Amino acid sequence: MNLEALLSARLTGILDEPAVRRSPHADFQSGAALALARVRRKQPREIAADVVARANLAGLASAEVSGPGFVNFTISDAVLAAAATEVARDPRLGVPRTGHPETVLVDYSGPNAAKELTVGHLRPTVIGDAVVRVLEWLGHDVIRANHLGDWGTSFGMLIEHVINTGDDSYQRARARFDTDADFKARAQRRVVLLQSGDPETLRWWERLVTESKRDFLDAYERLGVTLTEGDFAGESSYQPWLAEVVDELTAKGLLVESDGALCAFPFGRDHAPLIVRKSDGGYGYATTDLAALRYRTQELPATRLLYVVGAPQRTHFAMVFAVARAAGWLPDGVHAEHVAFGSILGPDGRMFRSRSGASVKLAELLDEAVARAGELTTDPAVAAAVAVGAVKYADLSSDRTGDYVFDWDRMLALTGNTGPYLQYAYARISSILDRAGAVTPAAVTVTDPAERALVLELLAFEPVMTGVAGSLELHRLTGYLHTLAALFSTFYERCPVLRAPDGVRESRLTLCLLTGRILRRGLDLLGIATPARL
RNA sequence: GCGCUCGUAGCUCAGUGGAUAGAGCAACGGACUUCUAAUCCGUCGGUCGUUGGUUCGAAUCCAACCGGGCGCGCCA
Repeated sequence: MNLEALLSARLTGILDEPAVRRSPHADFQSGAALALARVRRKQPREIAADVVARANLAGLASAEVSGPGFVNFTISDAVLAAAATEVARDPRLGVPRTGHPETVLVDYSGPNAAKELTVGHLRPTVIGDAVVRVLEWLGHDVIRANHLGDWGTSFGMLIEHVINTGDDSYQRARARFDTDADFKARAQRRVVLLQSGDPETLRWWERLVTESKRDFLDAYERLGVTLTEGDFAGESSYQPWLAEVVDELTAKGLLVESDGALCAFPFGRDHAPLIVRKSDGGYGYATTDLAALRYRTQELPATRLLYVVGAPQRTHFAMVFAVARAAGWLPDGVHAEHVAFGSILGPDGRMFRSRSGASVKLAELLDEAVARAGELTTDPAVAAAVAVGAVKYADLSSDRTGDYVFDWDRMLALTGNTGPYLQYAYARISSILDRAGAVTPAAVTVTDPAERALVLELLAFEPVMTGVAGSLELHRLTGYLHTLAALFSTFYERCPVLRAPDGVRESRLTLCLLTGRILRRGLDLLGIATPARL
C-alpha cells in the first residue's frame, strides 16, 4: 500500500512532478506549486488552487491550499479503513515482492580466522545480516559471502607460535612478533611455507581455521545471524587466480611499475595507488578483492555487489571498483557498492575499548548484555532475546555512515527508540490477542484520532521498505517501527480493545493484529527476536 | 600536505531544496481497583559550527574557514 503513489497517480496530467509526501500539517502535502511559480509566472497559491480545482480526488481524499502554496491532502477515513482492512488480510503486509529481482551478493562479517571476534565485528555482521534479510524478503536472490581472513601474515605468526608453544592466542603471537626479531623472521618464512603448500603448515592452518569457523558459527547463532558454514568464502580460496588477475590487468594496460611494485592508479599518479603485486612478488588484499569481485560478477554471476565494510576502507573500495570497471569486470547493469559504516565509540568519544585498552571481545560484550537484561526478567531465553535485541537495535538505529556511542543504559532503556521498547509493545499486543482467542482479520473502521494516526502509519510500511531496499539505511526502518510502536501505545491508552462494543472490538483487534505483524516482521528483518511475553 | 567524513536542544540522535527544524533521554507537572504503568499525557528546552554564495525558498546544494574523527605504497 502506498498512499503517496495513489495521490500522485490522481495528479498526473496536472503536475509533472506531484512531489507528494507526508506532512505534519495534513496527511500528505505537495509543494509542486511553489516550484512551478517561476516557470508559469503565477502566484504559487494560484497554481495550488488550480491543482485543487482540477484534481479528481473523488473517493480518495480532500485537498486544500495552505500556507505559501502547498496543497494539503487529507485521506478519507473510509479509504484508510478499507486500505487497512486489505493490508491486514495480506500476508505481505502491503509490501509486494520486487518486480525486478536481482542476484545480490552481500559481503559481510568477514572476521579474521587467526583472531577472536571483538566488538569491531558487531557492525559488519549485524548490518550485513539486516541488509540480507531485507533484500531476501523483497524477493531478491541473495548470496551471503563471509570473506573470511584466512590467509597472509597473521597466519604465519599464529602457526609459528602454535607449533613452538602449543598456544593459539593471536594476541600473544602478535606480541612475540613485535618484540622477538628471530620469531618474526621465522613467522615470515612460515607465511611462505603456507602459501607454497607445505604439508605440515597446511595441516596446522586447516586445524586453526576449522576451530575459528566453529567459534564464529557459535557466535552467529547466539547473535541470531543467518550466516552458515556454506557462506564462508575465505581469502585463501581466491589464491589460485591472483597471478591470472594481475596478468589480465597487465594485458589491459592498467598497471604500471612503481618502486618495484605493480600498481594501478585509477585516480591518477598524484593519488594513492592500488598495489596488486608487491615488490617481493607477493599479493596483498587488493588483489584478493579484485579476484573475488571478478569471480562474483563473472562466475556466480551477481548483478549487485554490496560490501558491508567500515568507512575507513572507502578509498580502497573506490579504487577496487574503478579498476574492476576499467578491466570490464563491472559491466553496465552490474553495480558494486561499499555499504560503509562508522565506528563504535566509547563514552569518551574515542574508539570503544575495554578499561585495559584492549578490544572488547564480542562474547564478553554479549555476556554483559545478558546479565544486564537479566535484571529485567527471570526467563533466561527472554533475557537473551532482550539483550541481543538491544545491542543490535542500538547498532541499527542510527545512520550507519556515522559513528555512534555505545551506552548500556540507553540501549537497554525500556522507553525511547530502543529494542526493549519495541519488544514490549509487541508483547502487549500479543497479550491482547491471546486474551481475545483466535483473531482473524475483520473490517477496520476508523473513528478515534488515535486509530486514524495508527492506520496512516501502518499503511506506510511499503514506502519505508522500498526506500530501505534502495538506500540500505536501516535506521529508517527502526525509526518507522519506533513511530509505529509509539502510535500504538497512544492507541492502546485511548482505545479499549477487549472492552469495546461489538464491531469496534473486531476492528481494533484487527489493528492490534496488523500492528503486531508489522512490528514482528520489521524486527525480524533487523534480526531482532520478538518474545510473546516479557 | 592531499583526500574522505561528521558538526542540529543539556545528552543521544532524526530531518528526501519547502510551511513555525522534530523524536527520545534528562528535568519538571500529571494519569495505575489496567487490555502488561517496562506505558501514556503535558511543560521546559534551538545563532542547525562560522562567514559568504546559489535559489522564490537552504539544516539540506556550492566555496572558504573553525573544530572532531578517519584514511593516504607494498598489514588486512
